[in-house]
Amino acid sequence: MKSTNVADRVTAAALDLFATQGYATTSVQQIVEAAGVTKGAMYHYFQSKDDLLFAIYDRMLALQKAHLDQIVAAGGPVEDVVRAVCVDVVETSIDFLPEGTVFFRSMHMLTEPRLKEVTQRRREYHDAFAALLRRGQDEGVFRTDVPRPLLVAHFFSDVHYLSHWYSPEGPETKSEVAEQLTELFLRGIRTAAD
Amino acid sequence: MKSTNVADRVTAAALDLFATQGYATTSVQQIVEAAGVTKGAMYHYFQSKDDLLFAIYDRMLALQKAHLDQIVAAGGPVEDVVRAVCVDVVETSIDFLPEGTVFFRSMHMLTEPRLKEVTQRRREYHDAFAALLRRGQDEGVFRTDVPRPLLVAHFFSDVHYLSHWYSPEGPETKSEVAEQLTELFLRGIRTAAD
DNA sequence: TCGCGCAAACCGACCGGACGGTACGCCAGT
DNA sequence: ACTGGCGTACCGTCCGGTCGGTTTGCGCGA
Repeated sequence: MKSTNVADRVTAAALDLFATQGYATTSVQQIVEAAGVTKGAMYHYFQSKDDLLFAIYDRMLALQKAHLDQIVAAGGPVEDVVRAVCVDVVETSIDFLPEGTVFFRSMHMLTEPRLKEVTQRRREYHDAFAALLRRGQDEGVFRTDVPRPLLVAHFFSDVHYLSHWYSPEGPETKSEVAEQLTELFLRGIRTAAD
Repeated sequence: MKSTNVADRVTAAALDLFATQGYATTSVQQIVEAAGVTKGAMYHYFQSKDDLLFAIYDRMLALQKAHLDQIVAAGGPVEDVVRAVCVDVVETSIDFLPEGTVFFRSMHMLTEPRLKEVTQRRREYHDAFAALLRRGQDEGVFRTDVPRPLLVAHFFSDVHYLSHWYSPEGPETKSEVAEQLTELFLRGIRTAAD
């Protein structure tokens, strides 16, 4: 499939440039040059520059949501499920580190309808996570003296922040970081009696 | 002092617009109109658009560093000092929520020399925090089985993330959030024997 | 097998306009 | 008379997006 290749190369080039230079400071001309295609070709596959940004988010959100659904469907003791979810989201966020950088920096640049969709899909993920915590609280495994939204924010903050400090060349491997962050989080939210 | 007033109004307008629209999508024209001054007046006090961004960062970084130094100088048991630092940085970050939004979104838009300075000053803060954790580890209060940089990142991630979810109109007050986040963090990093 | 026709893929010169920044001059205060 | 504070008009540049046209690939009738 050669035709799809063009769209893929454009997406890859856009991701790379957005991550290193920022969305607003990257011109469409730069993107198409980096991808080795012409502007006409690009505008044949994408509606706008904004569309490129959305394509990046779409891919990442779809993947993470699929993982989440799968893990939750597998079932098991709450804490094990939460642990698996945490480890997974940290690991995939590391796999998609450039996407994460672009995401948090440039999400606000999306035009209204697309911003709405991205926001809603993130919310779904957060809500699913909150529901897990709720289950854990009902079962007495997780503490209830801290508002649940704060617990959710406390976890996602780590995921969010990864693109600001983690480097694959650094001393820690992906799974080490995933397990250590998960452990710190779980230790914080478990009920005192342990 | 009327002359300073112009610079202040420009800074305030810039902060507001950068926080709601983003740095790149805000034009100098918009800023001066919102501030009720002209471009000539603005360029009399600031060297460039980039300079406005830096002024915002400068103010926040200076304030937080001053707080940190004061708290550390006051001394006391390690855990109390760390707790005080955590609570303070969360609280001041809430006080400076728009600044935080702009900071993390648009830091990469700064031109080279200024980016360097901002980065270095943030590093100083992180290093001072890491030194505190080190002291706690030496005294056996904090766990040593997780790399210290990860502990530091784990904490600053919460601070970072505040601008993404916290709202003064929300159910939690500033100091509640500060104490709860601090508590979650401390619980995670203390040595198991408690 | 060949060529015809046609749609999809692709090209790249071009457009309108907005943007950051500057040149230059006025004017109030000293 | 001279300086700092400020207003205004304008400049060069670059950007996202378009559009008329060309090429490519392919189903299909003879």
